[in-house]
Formats: sequence, structure tokens, C-alpha cells
Amino acid sequence: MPDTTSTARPRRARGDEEKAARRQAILEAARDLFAESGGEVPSVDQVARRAGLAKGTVYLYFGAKEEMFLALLTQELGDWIGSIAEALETGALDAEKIADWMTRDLLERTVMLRLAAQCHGTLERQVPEAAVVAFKQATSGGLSQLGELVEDRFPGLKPGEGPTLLLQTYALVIGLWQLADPPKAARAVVSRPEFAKFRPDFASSVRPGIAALLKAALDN
Amino acid sequence: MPDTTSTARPRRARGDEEKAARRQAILEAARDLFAESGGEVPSVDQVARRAGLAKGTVYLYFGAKEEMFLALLTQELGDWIGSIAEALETGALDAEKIADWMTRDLLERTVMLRLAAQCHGTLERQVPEAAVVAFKQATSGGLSQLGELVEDRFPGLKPGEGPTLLLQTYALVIGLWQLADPPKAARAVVSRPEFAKFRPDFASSVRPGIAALLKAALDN
Amino acid sequence: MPDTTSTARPRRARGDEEKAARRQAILEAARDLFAESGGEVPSVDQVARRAGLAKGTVYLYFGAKEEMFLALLTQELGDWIGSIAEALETGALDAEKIADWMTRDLLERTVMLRLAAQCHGTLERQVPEAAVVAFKQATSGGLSQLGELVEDRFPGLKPGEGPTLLLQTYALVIGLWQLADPPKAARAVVSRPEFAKFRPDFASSVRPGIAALLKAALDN
Amino acid sequence: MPDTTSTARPRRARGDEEKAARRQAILEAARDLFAESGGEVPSVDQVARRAGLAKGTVYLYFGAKEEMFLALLTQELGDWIGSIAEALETGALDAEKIADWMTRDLLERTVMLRLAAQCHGTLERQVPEAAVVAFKQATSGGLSQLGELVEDRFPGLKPGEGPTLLLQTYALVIGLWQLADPPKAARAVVSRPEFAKFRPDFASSVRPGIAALLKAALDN
DNA sequence: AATGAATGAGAGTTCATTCAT
DNA sequence: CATGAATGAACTCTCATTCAT
Repeated sequence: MPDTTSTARPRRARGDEEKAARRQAILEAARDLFAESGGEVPSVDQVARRAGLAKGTVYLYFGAKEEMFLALLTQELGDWIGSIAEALETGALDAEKIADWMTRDLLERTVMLRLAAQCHGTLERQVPEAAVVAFKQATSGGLSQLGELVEDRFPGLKPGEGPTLLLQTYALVIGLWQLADPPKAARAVVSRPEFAKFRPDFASSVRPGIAALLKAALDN
Repeated sequence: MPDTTSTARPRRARGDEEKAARRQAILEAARDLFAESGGEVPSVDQVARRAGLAKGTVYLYFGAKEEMFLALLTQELGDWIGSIAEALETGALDAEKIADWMTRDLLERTVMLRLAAQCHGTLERQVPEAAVVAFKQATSGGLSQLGELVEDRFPGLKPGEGPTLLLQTYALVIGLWQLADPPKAARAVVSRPEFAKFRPDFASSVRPGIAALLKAALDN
Repeated sequence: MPDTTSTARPRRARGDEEKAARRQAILEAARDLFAESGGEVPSVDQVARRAGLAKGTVYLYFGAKEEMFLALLTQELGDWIGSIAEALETGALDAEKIADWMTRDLLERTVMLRLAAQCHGTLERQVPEAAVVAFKQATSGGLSQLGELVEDRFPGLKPGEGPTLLLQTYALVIGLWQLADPPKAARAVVSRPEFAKFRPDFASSVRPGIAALLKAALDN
Repeated sequence: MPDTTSTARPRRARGDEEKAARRQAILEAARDLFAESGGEVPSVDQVARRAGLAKGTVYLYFGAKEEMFLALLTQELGDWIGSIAEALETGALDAEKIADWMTRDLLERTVMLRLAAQCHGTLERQVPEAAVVAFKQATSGGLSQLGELVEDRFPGLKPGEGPTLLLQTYALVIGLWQLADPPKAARAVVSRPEFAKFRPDFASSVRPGIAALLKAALDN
């Protein structure tokens, strides 16, 4: 019976399947630590330990720390995209309703939001090119498909407008998140009444924003 | 004729005016280095040297490195806000035209955009509370006024919608910038044709996005 | 009417008398800060400010920071020596009584004790030779005289034993002080019951120690 | 034959034993540098280099620089205590003889003396509490045992007087050392004839002092 | 005499990454 | 595959001292 928290040397991962599992375990450890700390990127050592591994082992699965977090964001984004695709296929096509659903959905994806805010700003800045390629390819692939789906479902859209709409939405979302989710140090400050206007809470700013972008695209 | 590049000890800044000027010179040195490096936050020593000063001197004007960059962003944002206010007062009130003007204006503000992307994501994360207060206060003050002006000029807006609109716009802008302005490492990658869809260049995504937000607010 | 706490430029000290007064004021500022902080050597700037002066001014009166504290210790020691001399001349010559009086007297001289502990360990280590000369001369002069007085009052002592006795006493006193007055960081620790044996409090260890040295010298 | 001065990466210390050895090697490097410089606390980098290691490696074995020196003092004190215990068990119980032996023994322990003088004055002032606890515990443990031994050997002592006597002796010793071992800067000065009285050399002041404390305790 | 802006050496600490075992 | 000891670059901030005004 495997015990990931034991201090015994973890069994060697053999075969692609086991290796993928270990990689995934590392990503989950990273995710957990990132979430627990409220958006602080943990050290490699912390991640390794949390995964029940040694520091060096992480480098067997990821070329660099940032690669690891890029991989994590890839997953989170993929997940989000999948969720949207599903909603588009089954749900209503009303802008308000979509905005509503999206907002609620996003509130459960704080790790993705925080990670996206950091990746596009900082993480990418220190990563070997190859890793960025992988990241962009994965992301771009998912968004392309989703963009097509959007155009399918909203025939009013001209070709290419699907991805553009998605891009704008994504940008608005992470932009608002950055403004609405100040890091620990700033949290105390921003919660003062005099700043209320500019900390209108993520949900209530993002919903009308998404709706606006959606309507504009459809009315075009 | 003074020689700022000489190694001689720089003139002492005496009186509030000269001190403000020196502070400004430091900010400009920081700005230049930040711009030249494409968004890398320079070390205090680099900034000092560029300003023709010694490291320690910087700490006479700023309590910490991050404070310096927060001060820089404060200025850049203030500048931007001022520019918008002026445009609102003198320019057309057509959504498309405003979006157009704004886009062109933003393209000249890459330092502000890059800095904003970093500040809200990273810089704030390491700053003493007092500095964050100063920053938020300055920013918030400017935005409040601008929000009122917006409501003045667009009587269709309900009270409070001015600031919200500005917030959304700001979020969209910095969000898009982050996606469209990948850091050096990523630049080569993203310029490949297969990513074209997701790097439609800042200008052409931001313009319709702003227009959309604007129209939605006015149509409300 | 002079106001040392005002922010106005202090009047220039002219003539030896005024200069001596200013020097004294600086020393007192240093003493106060040192006392208040519980034995932390304050920065030159702090001392200057407390004295209502600017940093540079301190250097008109003392060649270096350590010199200042050496001068302060000189005074404190001189004071102590004077006090002992007086007690010897007027008081009883019983070893126990002397130890008793001395202990009580020392408890009011924590600044001297703390300062002595630091000076002989650290401060001297960074001072220009000239300053050390001045310090040693002053101290040595006082102790010589006091030594003679001791030999006068205790005819049992052989020539030279007076100073030796004083030296031993001084050493015991500052040694015990160091052990009994742990700095802030250590205070919490040492107050735990399990360390009680080695924090027997200054007073109750120093009194018998002094008495022992005294008796031994007299019985010789 | 291994070459410790080569620039090659040093062998990795594996297992508790080798790690303890490496820790010891670092302590010895620190000791040597401290001794050579006449009591100047060396930088971490210097210590590391002397031990043939990189700066960072030192931090694998000690949490902070001061911790390292506290550990060193712990050893030195332990050594001293052990030496005294042995002497008490095998040697004569005559006060003069003990004082004599102790003085000779101390003259070979200049590192301990210098270090003690600094630790109790300065080092403790900047150390994380945990490190101070460890230090006090180690020291206090050894002194307790030695105190009991003293009471055993000198039945004239009342319970508790053993540790007190040790404490007084220790205080006298480090106090005298501080006065008799002026740092480099002061050495030239103090060697002048006019200061002879107050630099009667460590040995000849400490011996009678110890004897005095001892006799007083026994005569009680 | 007084000022206080400018200096810049200096040091401790962290942590991503490597590689011998 | 896994390990974790070793590395060392990187960076911030302090503060005693100087000297032009």
C-alpha cells in the first residue's frame, strides 16, 4: 500500500503511466501550496516535500520551476475552457445568463486566476523558450477550438470574432482579478472604506463586464 | 556646463524644490531602465548609477525599492488619467472615437502598461503597508475624479457607474497588455504564425473591447 | 531663551565653555538613548537628533562614534570612582558593609555597567588609537588615585595591592553583569525556571563576590 | 591524498556522521579565523572559504552566523568545564593550587575567553531566540553538573553554593580578560609603562582573584 | 559652527539548479 | 529514478563618515 507521506524513498516511477502520475502529483502539490499561501509561488523544495519527493526529483519532471507553474496553468486553463465549452453546448445563449454563469464559475477558480495573473506578468519572463512554446501551444489550441464553438453557437459573429471575444473576456477577467485581489500586504489597506469604490469586489464588476463584451460582439 | 556623467559627487539637492527634482531624476532613471529592459525591474544599484548617484542616496528619497516603482506607477497613472480627462472634456463623446483615441494614446504608454501589470501582480506583494496606502490613495483619488467627470459627460450613467466603467476599462487594458506583450523570452515564440490568433496585437483587440464596455454602459 | 528641542538652528557654541556644554549635551543624549534602548548603541543620527543637532555636528565634538561612547564611559567610571572614594573616606571599613554598599550603588549604575560590558568587548575594537589613549589615561588616572586611597585606608595591603583589588572587583562586576543582564533577545529565554541557577540575579551574586575579594586581600 | 585547498567541489557529507564532521570542520574554520584575527568575528564567506566550502553551504549547517559562533562557544565552554571536572576529581583541593592550575589552563583557552567576552556582550544580541535557548541549555547543563561536583568535593559548601562559586569565577575570568586583553587597536597603547598598573597581565590578576573567591566560599 | 545630502563598503541570507552517489 | 548536499549569484538595506554650502 503506497504511502505518499511516508519518509521512505518513494518507489521509482516506471513506464509512461507512472511517470505521468508522478508529474501530476507534483503539480498538485504545487497547486495546493500556491492556494494555501494565497498566491505566493512556493519554493521548489516546498513543492517537492509536499509531494513526498526530494528537490532534485522535481527536475526530472520539469526543466525549471517556472515550467512547472506554466504546466499548472495550462491545466487550469484547459479545465476552464472545457467547462465553458460544456456550458455553451448545453446552456442558454443569453448574454446576461452567460455572464452570470461565468462569474459563478470563475469564483471557484481562484487558483487559475491568481496563477494567470502571475504567469502573464512575471513567470513567463524567466522561462526557457521551449517551455513557453508548449504553454502557448496548449493554450492556443484550446482557445482556438473554443473560439470556433463560440462562432458556431453565435452565428452573428464574423469569422475570427470568436477568439477575439474570448481573448477580451480572458483579459478582462484577469485584469479585474488583479485589481480586486490585492496580495496579502495590500489587503488590509484596500479594505478601508475610502477605497471601496476601487475594490468593488470581483464578482460585481466582472459580470457586467463580460455581459458588455458579449453583447457588443453579438450586436455587431 | 554641468556634466552629469562625470564621476564627481553630484550637487547636493537643497531645498524642497531641488530635492523634488532629484527624486524625479531617480524616477526617470528607473523608468528608463525599466523601459530599456522591456519590463525587467532593475536593481537599486543600477537605478542609482543611471541617475549618477550612489546606491545609498536612493534610500534618502525612497524607503524601499518597491516604493520607488509604486511612485513611478503613481505618476504614470496620474498622467494617463489626466490625459483622459482632457480628452473627455474636449473630444467627441462617440464610443468608437473614444476607443480609437484611447488605443492610440495607450500605445505610447507602454511603460505604464508594463508597470501596472507588474505592480498589481507582484510589486504590491512585497511592499510595506504605508507605501501601498500612499499608492492606493493617489490612484484612487484620481480615478474618483475621473469617474465623476465621466458621469458628467455621459448623463446616461447612473451614479457610481463612472468609476465602474473606468475600472473595467483599466482591467481590460492591462489584461490584454499582459497577453499581447509577452516578455522577451516569449516574444520569439509568439510571433510564429500558428499563434497569430492569440496575439492579434494589442491595438486591434483593445479598441473594440473598450468600445464594447463603453457602449454597454451607455445603453444601460 | 534657548530651546534645545526646537527645530531652529541651534546657536553656535562659542568659547570653550559653551563648547564643553554642547559636548556634554551630546553625551547626555547618547546616554539617554543607550539607557532607553536597554543597551543598544544608538546611531549617530539618533544621538544628534536627540541633542537637537545635525549629524555632522557630532563630528565636530567627537572624532568617531566610538570615541563618543568611550568618553561617556570615562565619565561614568569617573563618577563611580568618585562615589567609591567618598564612601571609603566616610564609611565603615568592614568588608561585608562595603560589599553591601557597593552592590546597592551599582544597581543605580546600569548604564555604566552595560556600557563597560560593551566597551571592553567591542567598542575599543574599532576606535582610533588616540581615543583609546585618552580613555585609558583617564580611567587609569582615576583608578590609581583610588588605589592609593584604598591602600591608605587598609594598611594591611601591600603596595600595589590596592589597584589590583580594584581591578579584580571591576572585572567581577562587569563579568557578572554580562551574565546576569542578557540582552533583549535572550531575556525571555533566561527567565525560564530551568535557567534559574545561572541567572541568580546580579545583586545576590555580586555582593558575596566583592566581599570575598575584599576579605582575601585584607587577610593576606 | 585529498587536497582540501583545491577548487574542486568537496565531497558530499552523507550520513549523520559525515555531516557532523563537516559541521565540525566549519566550526574549526571559524575558530581559526577568529583566533588569527585576534578576536574579530569573521564573515560567513570567509569561514566558508576557509572550510573549503561555499557560503551557502554554511547555512545548511547553521541557521545564522551568530548561531555558528554560539555553537563554537558551547563547545569551548564544554571543553573547559570538562577540563575542570577532571582536575577536581584528580587534583589537590587546595585553593592556591586550584587557582594556579586554573590560571595556567585558561591561558591556553584564549579563543574561549575572547569568544565568551563577545557572546555575552554582543552576539546574543542578534540571535534568534531558539539559538539562545540551545546555547543556554547546553551551558547551563554543564555548569549544573560541575556545580554539583564542586559541592561534592568541598563539603563545606552549602547546597547551591557550588554553582554560585562557578558563576563568580567565570565572571571574574571573563571580566579580567576583557580588561587585560585589549583589542588590537588598543594593544599598542596599553603597553606603555604608565598603564602598567592596569594591565598587570591576565595571569597575575586572575590567580589571586580565583583563590580569593574559592577561599571565601570554603571559609563560609 | 552647523548642516544634512551624498557616499559606498559591507554582509547576511535565499533558493533555483546541479550532479555525485 | 531518486536523492539532497553543495553551489554561488543576486540583492537589499544600513549607517558611519565626509564635505560643500
